[in-house]
Amino acid sequence: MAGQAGETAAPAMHFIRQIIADDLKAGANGGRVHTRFPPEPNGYLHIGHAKAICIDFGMALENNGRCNLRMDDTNPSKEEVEYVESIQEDVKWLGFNWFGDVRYASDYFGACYEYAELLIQAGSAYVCDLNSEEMRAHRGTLTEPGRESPHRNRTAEENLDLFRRMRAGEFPDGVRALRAKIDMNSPNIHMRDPVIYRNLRSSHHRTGDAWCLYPMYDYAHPIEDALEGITHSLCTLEFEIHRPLYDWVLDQIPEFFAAAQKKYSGLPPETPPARPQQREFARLNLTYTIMSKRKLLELVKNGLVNGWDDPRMPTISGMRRRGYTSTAIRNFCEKVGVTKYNSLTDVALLEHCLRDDLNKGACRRMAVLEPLKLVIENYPDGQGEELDAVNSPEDPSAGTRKVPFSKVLYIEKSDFMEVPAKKYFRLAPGAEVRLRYAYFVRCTGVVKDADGQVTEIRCTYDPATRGGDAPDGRKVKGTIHWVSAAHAVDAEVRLYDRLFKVEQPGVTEGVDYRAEMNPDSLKVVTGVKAEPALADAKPGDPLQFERTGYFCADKDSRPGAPVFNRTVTLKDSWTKTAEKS
RNA sequence: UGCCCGAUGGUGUAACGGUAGCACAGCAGAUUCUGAAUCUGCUUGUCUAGGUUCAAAUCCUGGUCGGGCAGCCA
Repeated sequence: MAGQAGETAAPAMHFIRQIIADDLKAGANGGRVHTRFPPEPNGYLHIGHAKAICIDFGMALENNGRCNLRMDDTNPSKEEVEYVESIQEDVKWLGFNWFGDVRYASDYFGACYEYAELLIQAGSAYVCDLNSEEMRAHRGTLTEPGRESPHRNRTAEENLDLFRRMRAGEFPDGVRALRAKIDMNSPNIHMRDPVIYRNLRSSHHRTGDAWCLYPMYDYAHPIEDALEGITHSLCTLEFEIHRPLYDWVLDQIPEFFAAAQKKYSGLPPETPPARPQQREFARLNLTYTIMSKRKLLELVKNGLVNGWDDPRMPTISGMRRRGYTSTAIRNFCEKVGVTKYNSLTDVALLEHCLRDDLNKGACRRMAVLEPLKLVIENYPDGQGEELDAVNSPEDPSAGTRKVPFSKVLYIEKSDFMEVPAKKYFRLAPGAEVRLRYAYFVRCTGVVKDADGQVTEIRCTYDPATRGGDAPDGRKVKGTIHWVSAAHAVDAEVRLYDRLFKVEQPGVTEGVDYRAEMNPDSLKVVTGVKAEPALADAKPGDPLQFERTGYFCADKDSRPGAPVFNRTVTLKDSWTKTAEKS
């Protein structure tokens, strides 16, 4: 079954759901819903794939159906095992389970070949000796029809002989190809006798050197779907124009597939043969994000980011390392919807889904990113105490923890202003604030260095306000976070911002997308003072540093030297009001 | 210049011939031991011209605009 974990947003009706509902109602495919997610293992999965995964697996799950995970590995020159492994990990992490074993297009090379011979025998395919340049010349243009190949009318015997010799490796790459015999006058260029097999000397990650010819996507994909008993073959819009070819392949010798499905699908033998239908939806586009696998690969290869799982990357692995939850991603995918409209989704929606989930699940902690010393003059020297702090106001079951408190603390530099701005609620000379979970303190003065920079804040505390409430009912406007200097853990924090500084990187003509990268997408902050509970944070566990943002420990953490990634900031209305006045 | 697909607030979507709704973003306020969260209110929309109909975002026709298609890539 196409299982998943966690709770996702309430589903809305969309055209794919509608099509499936209609098919079910009409009793198509014996009431089965069987989808597939067919990535080419030539790169890491990204957030755009997450949308496709949620649709493919989601439709199966909702309809008590199945979804296969299939590596579409028909071009050995681009594909690698590293990618097939990461793909599986990412799909699992997103919370989905595929039906049976992972499938590979390469599992069906034999069947594809067999079908090709049948096509040849039926007079529906022929070996063409035109090279790619000549073939392009014969193809015509968008407005002019193509011309038939001089080899189009070879006999079935001659074609079969040539095709078998192609398989045997008698011809170099590029000199002959197997073509579907369709219609050179078709207004749809994909129907002008498309190449369906080509010689390709490249060692395949699974079949090694067993083959020197490989099927083309347009030919192999419908066969793969049919062999697996797929009922709904969902893909992105750019394949819409390929649909007639998809159908053509399946409709040539339908009998072939009835038997083949039994052999390859892993479904009960009594399962009636499916006739897969391709349906297309719009791919995901996100502001400030690049979704091209090719460009993502370039960023990695050129060292513009630190690998596929760099937390700034829109890859599933990068987002996971950054601290995204799979629930947030799934909710986002549900919220963007499924249509045929070529849209550009505001990355703010993704961040909203992220914050929404993190708010519920993240443990609150205190960490001071830019420490400023705060000395409580009337607090006894060398003494300390432990105060109770709740782990999550959104989830009482998360319990509480003890936070050590003492005379010398660190607070955030930005939480003190010697000359406070309008509506500034934090610390300033003479002002009183609450130290979260601790006491009210009132600023009595500052210590400055030779340059006039404030190096230390002096204050007094009110012992009666222990725990954060004043028995006399007096209120403070501001509550700030803090860490006890003597107990603080030194940490490194990596502040991430969007990788690109323009809304649509890579679309402005004449501008290289690399020139549109945000030079401040990563800021490393060292000397961060963290509360002791943060010393042994597990990589990936969602945290909120109160008033600062959501974070998670990075895999680069070492004992006693944690490293935190900022997943996303908290929403910040103060900066706006500060900028206004 | 051919074919295919699409068009609803700033963004993403819903409305299946019958009151244009939701979410994000934005703005204003309430509340708050996180300037977070939460709550309330507000601004903003059916590409266009015809037609069918008692009634059109929805059906039809023309136009406009946007996307896709000429790899032996997927």
